[in-house]
Amino acid sequence: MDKSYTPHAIEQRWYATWEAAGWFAPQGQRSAADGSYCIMIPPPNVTGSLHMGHAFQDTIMDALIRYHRMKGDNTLWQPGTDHAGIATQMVVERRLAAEGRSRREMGREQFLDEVWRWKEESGGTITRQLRRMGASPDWSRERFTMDEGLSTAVKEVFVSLYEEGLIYRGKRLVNWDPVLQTAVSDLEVDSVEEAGHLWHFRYPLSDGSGHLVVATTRPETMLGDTAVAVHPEDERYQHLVGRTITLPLVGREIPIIADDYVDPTFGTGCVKITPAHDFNDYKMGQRHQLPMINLFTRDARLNDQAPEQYRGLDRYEARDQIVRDLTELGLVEKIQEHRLMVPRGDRSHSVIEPFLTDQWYVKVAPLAAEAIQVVEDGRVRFVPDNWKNTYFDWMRRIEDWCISRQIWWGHRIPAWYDEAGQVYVGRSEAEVRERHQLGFDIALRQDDDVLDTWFSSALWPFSTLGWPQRNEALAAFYPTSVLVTGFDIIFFWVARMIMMGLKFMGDVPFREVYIHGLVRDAQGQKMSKSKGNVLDPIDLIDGIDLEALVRKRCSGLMQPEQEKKIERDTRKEFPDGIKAYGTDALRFTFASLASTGRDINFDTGRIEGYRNFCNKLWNAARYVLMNTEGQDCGQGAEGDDLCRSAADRWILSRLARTTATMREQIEHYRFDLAAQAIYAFVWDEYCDWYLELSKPVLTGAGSAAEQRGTRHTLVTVLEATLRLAHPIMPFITEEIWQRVAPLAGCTGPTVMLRPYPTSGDAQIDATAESEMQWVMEFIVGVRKIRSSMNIAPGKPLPVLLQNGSESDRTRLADNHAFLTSLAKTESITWLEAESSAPESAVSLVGEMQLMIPLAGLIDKEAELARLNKEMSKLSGDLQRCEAKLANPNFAERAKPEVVAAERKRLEEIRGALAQLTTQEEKIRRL
RNA sequence: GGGUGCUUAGCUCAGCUGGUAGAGCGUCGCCCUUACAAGGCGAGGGUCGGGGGUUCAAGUCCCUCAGCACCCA
Repeated sequence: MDKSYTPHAIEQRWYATWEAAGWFAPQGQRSAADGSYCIMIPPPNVTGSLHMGHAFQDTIMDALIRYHRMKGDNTLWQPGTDHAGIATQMVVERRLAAEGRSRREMGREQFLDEVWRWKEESGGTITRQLRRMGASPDWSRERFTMDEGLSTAVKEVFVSLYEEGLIYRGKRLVNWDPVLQTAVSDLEVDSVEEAGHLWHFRYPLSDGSGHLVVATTRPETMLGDTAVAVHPEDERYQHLVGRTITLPLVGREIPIIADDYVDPTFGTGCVKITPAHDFNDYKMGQRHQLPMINLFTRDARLNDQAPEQYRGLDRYEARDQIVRDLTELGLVEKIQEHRLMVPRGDRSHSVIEPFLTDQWYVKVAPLAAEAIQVVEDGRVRFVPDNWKNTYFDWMRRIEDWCISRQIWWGHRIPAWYDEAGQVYVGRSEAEVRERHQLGFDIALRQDDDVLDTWFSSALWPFSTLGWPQRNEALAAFYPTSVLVTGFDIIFFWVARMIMMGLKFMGDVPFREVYIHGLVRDAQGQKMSKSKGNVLDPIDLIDGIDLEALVRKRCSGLMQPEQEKKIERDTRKEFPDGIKAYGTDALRFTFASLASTGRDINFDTGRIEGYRNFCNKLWNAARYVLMNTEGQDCGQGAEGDDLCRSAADRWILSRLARTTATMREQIEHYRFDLAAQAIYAFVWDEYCDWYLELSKPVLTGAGSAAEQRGTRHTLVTVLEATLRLAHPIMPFITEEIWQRVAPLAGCTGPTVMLRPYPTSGDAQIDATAESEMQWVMEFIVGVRKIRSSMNIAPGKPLPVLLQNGSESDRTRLADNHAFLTSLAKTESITWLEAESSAPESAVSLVGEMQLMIPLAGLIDKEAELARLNKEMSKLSGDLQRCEAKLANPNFAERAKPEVVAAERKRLEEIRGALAQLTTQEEKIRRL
């Protein structure tokens, strides 16, 4: 093995091997009933690329999948991508625009050909990147939401919901994106506070007796006003209710109505009502049967409903013009600066207009009821549990789902119209004609709209498995085990999958929903292109030099003026670019950050630390191999031929505990705790202690049987550790495992199909653990003296012992070689209880005194300082301990074992303090 | 306005059913000891946001206030 860990050399090679061998496919060792495990990947945009959120999420899913696969479950990770209707269409349109072409002039079919071409061209990017992450989904089952099979499922669901009356067509107010010229859902609209104005207009009463003043943030909508509303109890206006005003510029006579929706304290307390252009006004319009006048065209220009002089103007031109005209008429009372929430499309960033159009809807209430219930009764469990409240909150207020989009890329709505506008829904035109006995003399035109991408995503858990066909995969893997996703799409996706799964499969789509946090930068800022703080997971794996990183972050910005700042920040944060950390380090970092919080701050300091951890593991393996390859590792040896030291038994015991912890933490989705456990075991226990303890045994002092025992333990523990760590760090563990497994007597072509370790209680050895604790205290005691006295690490020291028990003597005898080697002692000698010791630095191992004679080379003050520090810590403990025991309530009410432990502790502190005090006096007298 | 979460070492965060405050990174010493300087050994660093309560005992449970974040209206 190379001296240094180089991830490049191993990762892609192993991935290719695994994939070619077909090891990602379900192995089918168990029947579906008791042991299948399935995760559906949240399908990323087919033409997108991998961002930190994906990388994090995929790490978690892959860790779960690898863990369950090793446990022997029949494990499927279902991969695939979605067609991301609006996003993909925008990208392709932009590309066409660069060539001076447009979708409208090329026509629907040709445009769709372009999109498919773009999909073929860029569609492999994200799946290639997933492979770089070490992800192990069953690629042979890869699906795309626009595949034939999934499209069949979409049609089937649409038709069946329509036939049940759960899909209907209606004219409603929707969020309209005038740039994309499509409806978008509430969830795709971000409201941001922006500076604007509040215009106060005078509306004259029709009878000429005066006017009232209305306030609005959108003057252009006044042309569509069909009422003015006041609060029914607002004394200022009560006398006006029932009368009318004459709408300026338009001349329409409209009523003054009373409605308690009006906030009498906002503006003037009079509100103009424009039912066709405002969601609240729309509802009020319905309550009062007001006419709805739509003023806009699809691109938010004024239409023929507006007075002639405004027709064809853009909404903001019209706004200016209307304000000018009203000013001229003397009808503008005042204009105030005003901050308001402006709705913007999350894709186009254009201001969204409430717009009256014909759309298709899913009637959600009947589906929501059971979807709420399955979470209430635990058939679907959120982890962490609190997220169910977010889910309930939304589900209980849910409104009908607008599923049509006025774009071309997506599943075209399976509805046809005859010339009279009569609608027929069916799986195909042929089916429609047959069902409704429509001859070919009757022209049918298919609906132009496509379905919301989330409509097909909602079917993902069963459409990918073959539904509407009933097949083995569906039987084996539905319901899936867990959905791993971010909280930002609980509404978009999680809820809708639950509803559709229940409706069409008669069962929940997944038993658990693990909600993870969102990856942010080191300062907790959301990563975004416009902030220029995006990290590319692949750059963390392969590394990137500063200039390339700056170029990447500064290219394609929406607001080029930010370039300077982004460049400055990037050069400051990454003066040397980003080093190549490798996939395993990246994965380990993600695992260690996966705690229960909702924000995950990604700090490159962390990944560096975990790359070092990989290196540590690598070098530990080198050491083990150097000492075991070609040597007798005790495979098959029994009885007296294989002798295990306390250290051997100790590390096996620690391994057993670590195994239990890993299993428990992974089962509970606490990857941070699992990562911490394996890190601490490998570094603090296996490397820092056990490998060091193996040295004296292997380099001379040990008998053949002892060496065999140690070699056996070295390879056994390492081999099991590799399996423990494999779900989190697949590559390095595989690479090392291939060399180590034969030495440990393990067979098989890959670690990824070996069983996940189990923690048999037999391995836990409390005796060995306490013995080793004694050994460690001894060694640390010597080291502390050495360090505080400034004695060179390599200088062998004589150690004197006093006040030891029988057990101390046995332990010393049994572990002499360990102590000599790790504490670098020259000699270890017992002093009789009565004999006076020479002036020494002292450390305590339980009751036993460990002394290192000063013999002139020692700094009296330093030793006094060290002792005083120790003593003051102990006396603090003593005080607290005494106070606790002196409290009669404590003795009476605390659990007996707590009281007993406290008493014991008091004794120990007193004993130690007494010894140190004597020692301190002795030194002082020098 | 409603809801959720957060506030613990310089930084990023653990701390399960209440019982002696932890990790990583960073900092400070000493050391190139043949697995590893991407390292070893040792050290320093916190009145757990403020206040109140329950309890023998509170970082942990309850109330309250403050600050921050996000979601919904």
